[in-house]
Amino acid sequence: MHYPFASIEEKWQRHWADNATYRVSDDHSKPKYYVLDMFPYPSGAGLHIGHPEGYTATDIVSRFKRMCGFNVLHPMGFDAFGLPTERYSMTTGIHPSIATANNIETFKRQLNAIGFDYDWSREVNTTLPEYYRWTQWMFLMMYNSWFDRSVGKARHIDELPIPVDVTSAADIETYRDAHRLAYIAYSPVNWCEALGTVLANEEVDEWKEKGYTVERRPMRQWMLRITEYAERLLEDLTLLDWPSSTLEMQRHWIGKSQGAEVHFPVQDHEHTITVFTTRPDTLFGATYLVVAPEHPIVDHIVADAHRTDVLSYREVTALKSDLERTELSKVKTGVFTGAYAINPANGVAVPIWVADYVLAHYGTGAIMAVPGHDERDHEFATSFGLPIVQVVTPIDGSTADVAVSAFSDDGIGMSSENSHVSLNGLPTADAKSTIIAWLESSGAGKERTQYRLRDWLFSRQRYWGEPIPIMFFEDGTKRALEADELPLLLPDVAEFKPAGTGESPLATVESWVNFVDPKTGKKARLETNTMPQWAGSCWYYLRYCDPRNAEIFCASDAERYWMGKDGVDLYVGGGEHAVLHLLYARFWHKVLYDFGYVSTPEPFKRLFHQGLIMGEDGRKMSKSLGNVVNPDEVISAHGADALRLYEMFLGPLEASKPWNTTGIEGVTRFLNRTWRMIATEDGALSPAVQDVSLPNDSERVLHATIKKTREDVDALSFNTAIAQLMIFVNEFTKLEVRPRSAMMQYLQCLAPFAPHITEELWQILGCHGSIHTSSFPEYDASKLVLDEIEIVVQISSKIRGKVIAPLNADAATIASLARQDEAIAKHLENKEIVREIFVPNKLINFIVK
RNA sequence: GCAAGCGUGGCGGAACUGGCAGACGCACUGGACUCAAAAUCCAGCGGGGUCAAACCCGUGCGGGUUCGACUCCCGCCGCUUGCACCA
Repeated sequence: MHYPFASIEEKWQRHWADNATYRVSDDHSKPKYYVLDMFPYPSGAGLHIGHPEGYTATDIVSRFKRMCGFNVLHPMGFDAFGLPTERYSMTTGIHPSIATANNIETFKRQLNAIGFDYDWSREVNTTLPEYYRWTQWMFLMMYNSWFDRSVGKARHIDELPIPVDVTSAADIETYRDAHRLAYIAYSPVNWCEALGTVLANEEVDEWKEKGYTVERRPMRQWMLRITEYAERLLEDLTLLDWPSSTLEMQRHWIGKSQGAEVHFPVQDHEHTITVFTTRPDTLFGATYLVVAPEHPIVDHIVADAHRTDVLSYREVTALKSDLERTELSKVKTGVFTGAYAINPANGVAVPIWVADYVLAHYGTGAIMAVPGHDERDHEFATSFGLPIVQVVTPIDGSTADVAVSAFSDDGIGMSSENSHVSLNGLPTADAKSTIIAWLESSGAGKERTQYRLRDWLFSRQRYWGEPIPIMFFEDGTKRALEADELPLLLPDVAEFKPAGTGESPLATVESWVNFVDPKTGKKARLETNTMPQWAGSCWYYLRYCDPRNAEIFCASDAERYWMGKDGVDLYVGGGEHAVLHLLYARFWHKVLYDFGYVSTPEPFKRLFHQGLIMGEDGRKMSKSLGNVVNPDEVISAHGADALRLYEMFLGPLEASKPWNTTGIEGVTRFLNRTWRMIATEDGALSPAVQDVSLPNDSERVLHATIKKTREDVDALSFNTAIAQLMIFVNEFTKLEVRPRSAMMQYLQCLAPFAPHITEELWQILGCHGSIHTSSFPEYDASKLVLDEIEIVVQISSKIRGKVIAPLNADAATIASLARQDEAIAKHLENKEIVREIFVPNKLINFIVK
């Protein structure tokens, strides 16, 4: 017999909505707790079973913290700009705003059916003008600023010192453009003909997997200068309570490396090739240079006899994708330019090669090749018969044969000497600092820190995104919109196909690209690119703090209160966002921080990634595999409380775990037992529940349950908390008379997990008000202590028995009790005890001979 | 290839700073209730061994530290994720 979950859940969901039970208070006198979910992209497919996992986790924390007296902010919204909706509109002709509204409605219905405690009055939707107005405002903030390296922070563009030799208005503007945090660049991008758009590097694989062709093509793009923040993004990771793997991934993505740049004069030319190396100590072993095929110097230095070879090599590599250049080319390729450069350390002329194993976009796009001490250079030198020289020897005195393989470990310098400097005999670290000092004094180079991180490609050739609020005039000048001109609304169009020229559908809208700017009276064209989907999610957590403010994106008092000293207290979302979203949001936050709009250097103090829920077959859920579980069906069969409880009971939140249809029976049974423990079948109070005091053993179970629930919810160990709640029910259903107060406290422990059934039983118990606004029970540590305790007795570390002893009994007492035990005495017969190990309240171990 | 994480019954998973391995649940087996079934309740449930016990083995594999190792260290094997010529 099932408790009537369907009617109970509907009843309370309506009640909570009607009574605004979860309305967030603006009472700033209470301590705040901000718990955030990564908001969903409202796809047409609706909610899948993975969504409720992270959402249930934060819902539990949110309800728990509220019961603990915190003013809790647990908001929800929609990240609704994006390509899938635009593509849907292309085929159906339905406007993306309509499709988005429909999808959001479905999502909200499904979310509400699970009983989440969102305050919908704070909902955000990134596609509404009231919202994207501020996304545009933040873009302009970056456009109107530059990064002052001397103070390590952003400042207004008007404060950028203009060099004295820059005088004309046009030159000043050009100079400013070269420093803005948002700037235009012509850079090779991933162009997808079929999609009619460029893709971010991180998007390429996804679309290639779907069968699309992606090629590289230079195009005019907006970029954000995130690289200026590389050091701060790296350093501030230490402030965060994040999964170590995510911290590691971010560190790796930023990719800081320290070394030096070295200038190699090109023989018989005016040019100099600057290389970046992390091993300047191996400079004497540099036997050739390699420049990337795209490097502009190639045109200047290539010898006539080699020009054809070099140009055709460059053509071939241009057709290769990044993937092909790396993964497929196991064997390194390259061609000689015919030119030579002078190694500044020893004056030796070394050949300059072009090879695509050197990347144009990293470092200086050129390297000094040290085949003796770098595996890649060694491989290349071997295939092309270039000289290999040893300049480092192993620290342990052994010998390394660099003709056979590169010795890339640190070691001791050798054969590295000129008339000014010697690295011979120096350990690698000392050799590095010695050669850098020489490079700097001789002008041949200097110390340099290099980051792998690249500037953020911030434009997309799409309709369904935030318009970039910049206009261009016929005379070649441009102007950014003023704050009071925002939002720059997306024009209402009926056609969503790309212009086909590489521009977005906006390029075909007459009023967008051909109008007179009322402010200047000049003929103007608006930027046709829109922002990438990452934009709206860079700051939505701030909007939740003050979602309806029309004056500013978030008032500073609301920001100071909700973002407090740690920012978002708990942020839960998928590990797939470990790098990009989290890095981009941190970057925007830091810019806002530099201008004093936010009070913390980091937005998300504690981060947690929920694991994937797999299909019953252990594989990833997907429509094509037919192993998708639909949350609506689970709710109608077992109820929302069972769905919530089961997703949490499945295993640790961070783990990937398979769904199991029979497994949910277990939590359903548990909820039914909970019901029968307190109520009769027809919903009246069970006669077994009475106002009596608790027997000692039961009292201990109650307090243990409160303690475990409190601790496990804080640690997000929901599966073990639920196990303890099950133990409670197993214990208390045995009692013929069940104390009412214990029932109440139990329900309060269960309430964050199963909000509907607990609310109903709370009412049946005759309690007033919502259980969810009651105070979470406290436990009494003294009730948890046993008078007597079981002590394990070991003989030579093997368990041979157990004795019951008073709490905190000493070794002598335990030993004598143990000797009285027949089985133990037998093991001790004719044995000499050579040692006795005693752990209070745990065990005693007799080591015998 | 590099980096990180993980390997525990038939299954999902517990196990605090090293101290009774397998909590809790699923599945399964037996019993009670029932004309019968479902639901519910009770009992059992790592392997070997025994009438029963004693006892022996057991946390991917091999070693080590320790009175004592799922837990710490070293080396393998396997799985997952991320990065992938970043000089």
